[in-house]
Amino acid sequence: MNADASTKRPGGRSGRVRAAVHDAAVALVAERGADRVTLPAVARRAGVNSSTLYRRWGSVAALLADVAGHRDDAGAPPLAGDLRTDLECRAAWTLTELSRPGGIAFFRAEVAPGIDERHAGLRECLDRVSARFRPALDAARERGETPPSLERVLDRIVAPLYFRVVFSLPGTDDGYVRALVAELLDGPGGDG
Amino acid sequence: MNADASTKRPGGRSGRVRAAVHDAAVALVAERGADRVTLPAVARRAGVNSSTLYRRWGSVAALLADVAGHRDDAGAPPLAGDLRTDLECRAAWTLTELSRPGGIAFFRAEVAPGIDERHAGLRECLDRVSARFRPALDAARERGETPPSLERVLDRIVAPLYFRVVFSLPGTDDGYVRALVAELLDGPGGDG
DNA sequence: GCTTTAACGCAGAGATCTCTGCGTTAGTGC
DNA sequence: GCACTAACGCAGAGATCTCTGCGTTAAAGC
Repeated sequence: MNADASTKRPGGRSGRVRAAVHDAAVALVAERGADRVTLPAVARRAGVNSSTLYRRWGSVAALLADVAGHRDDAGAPPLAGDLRTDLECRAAWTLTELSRPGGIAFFRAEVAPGIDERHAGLRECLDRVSARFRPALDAARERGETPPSLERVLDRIVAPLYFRVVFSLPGTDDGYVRALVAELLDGPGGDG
Repeated sequence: MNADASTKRPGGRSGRVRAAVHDAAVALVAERGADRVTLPAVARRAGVNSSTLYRRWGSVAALLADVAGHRDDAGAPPLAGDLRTDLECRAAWTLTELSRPGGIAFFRAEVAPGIDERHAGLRECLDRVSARFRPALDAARERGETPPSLERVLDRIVAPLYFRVVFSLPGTDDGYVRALVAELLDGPGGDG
């Protein structure tokens, strides 16, 4: 149940093993669903002994949570300097990440109870998604604007995106993203 | 993988077994999480042979989906005749159902891929949650009002509720529900 | 009440997972 | 290079799951 897996000896073999395991986990989740994934299956796919997985991660849920936590947000789009554009860009990016094969599965895994007493994963996942939007809001505030609160962005943009991806609702695309942002910005206005 | 389980012989023993199994599944999911639930465990709790569960449901996911599908929406609050009140009432009711022990777990199970080719469960779950709000909107329309569209209700009320319950965000209570409804109704107005 | 048969219980084989001890490999620091 | 040791691979025991044949029970229809 130690999902750190990167503290003591991050380089060389350990790193290769972790990368192989992560890749295998992503592939298996994508092709058979998170329910049908087991640690021995991931180990076989990764060319690694299953005892390693039991020792380093302990459970499928912990492994998937670790994978989700390390999915690099490296592709963060740069700030354009315009709140509407920035929000649209980040929302579209969130939608893309979420729509990737297994994207929702990893979201579920990280959010699932039973890991770290039910709250660490939640907190981390929420922090990461929040971190995507906070810079855009901060930048707007520094320009003297009064952007909507982060909580409002979560309610009005992120939540609908997650909901619609989970339910595979059609029409959840960039145009819909722009509509969400427009409705938020052009509505009664960000009062908080 | 037949999640109907109620077509041929619904009365008597079969019905008792199904009820016992459903109760056991709910209890186990609530106390140890959906991940740690297995068919033999449910069978033991229900006082039923596990072969019955394998034959009738085939997998934990299918069983949980069946349970979710049969969670009676019998406690539907009556329509008050006022759109705001009706939406608040139904949103609060949705929040209550979702906050029940294992509520989110059953939502996840029903939404999980791998059952019925990935879409029947989704469709049914979405239909059920939609059915909660549609009567209120229809009633308002019959009174000559122009209520928001169902899609908008999903985006603005249901999605945030699910999102916040999943992430255990504090302050997700009746007051928050009223705020969501107020922001929807008192905003730029229901144009669709 | 009798027949039919769907659904259940029992038992067990086989596969798979879960976990641990022990020796080996290879990254880290000197 | 060399010592140290974290991390890995191997092997296997034990538990658990998964599934199937077969006989039994009891609901459904007459």
